[in-house]
Amino acid sequence: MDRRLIFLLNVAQRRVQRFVAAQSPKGVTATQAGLLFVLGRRDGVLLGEAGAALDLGMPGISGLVERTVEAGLIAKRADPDDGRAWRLWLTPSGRRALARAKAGAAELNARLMEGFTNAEIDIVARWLASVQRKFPKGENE
Amino acid sequence: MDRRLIFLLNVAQRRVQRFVAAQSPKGVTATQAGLLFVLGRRDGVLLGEAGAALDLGMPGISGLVERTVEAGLIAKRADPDDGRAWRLWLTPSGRRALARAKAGAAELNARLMEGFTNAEIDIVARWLASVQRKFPKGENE
DNA sequence: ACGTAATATTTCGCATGCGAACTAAATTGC
DNA sequence: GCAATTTAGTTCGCATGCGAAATATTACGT
Repeated sequence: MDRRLIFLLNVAQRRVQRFVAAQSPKGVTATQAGLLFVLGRRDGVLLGEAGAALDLGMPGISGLVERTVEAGLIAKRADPDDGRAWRLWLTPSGRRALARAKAGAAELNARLMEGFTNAEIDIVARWLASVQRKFPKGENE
Repeated sequence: MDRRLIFLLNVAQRRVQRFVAAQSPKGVTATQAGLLFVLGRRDGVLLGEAGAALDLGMPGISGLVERTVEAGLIAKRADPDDGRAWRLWLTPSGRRALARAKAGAAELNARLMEGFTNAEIDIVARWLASVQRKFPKGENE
């Protein structure tokens, strides 16, 4: 069938997601870990900036933040200069979770590259990036 | 070049999904189209078989079937030989939707391959398949 | 200054899909 | 023949994430 790449992409993503969900200990989901990574690189980002870094729209990041705050991993505080905006900060618990997530992500990434040469992985990464380029964020319809 | 494959994979999949959702106005979602493809190849499959073909668990296929029946694209009839089982059949409307979906999928797939040689696409497909192999279905936890 | 436009975020309804627990029917073991 | 098990599906609660519409606040043009 010619829908092979579409389907392969879909399944591959779900398999990884499912694996991470099963592996991750206490409530730190894959998506939440992604948010922690963003804050690890730049603590105190705006909610919307974090969303952009994760390629999420506002509804997506809004919900993710809510659940991650609920899990005690981050704090959401009003921006002192902009009454509309919120800034996100790692909690001590979130910082510990981030350290764990870093190790897990490195391991998982290594496993995803297993059996492929660097040149091949470059092609794969280039292809995945090309998908993003071909289907840009705001340009549907 | 970004080589965080986990993230690249996640974003690429969501971008395609989002694009398909925006393009198909007639209520035929990408996942439903996948189900139509399965029935196009083998009409009257068991519900569970369709799920396996789409790499979905029972709850996933159960919900998908419910929505697709609701959309009038398929019919779900009891198996005459097994009181537990259900078989799925394309409706006339579903058959028309399938024809449209086939064209759309071919076009989308071509677009996904644009800018890459056959050899490179082979590597990508091989990698995506390897992800499935590395994270098998029942073997989490 | 003041109305209007842009920006940041929320809320709602929906589709997707998972794991766990459940029901019901078929198969197996003894 | 019938209890125990396996198999096919469903249901529930949850996480994820989208588009559309609403809210609130800041910025801008005149």
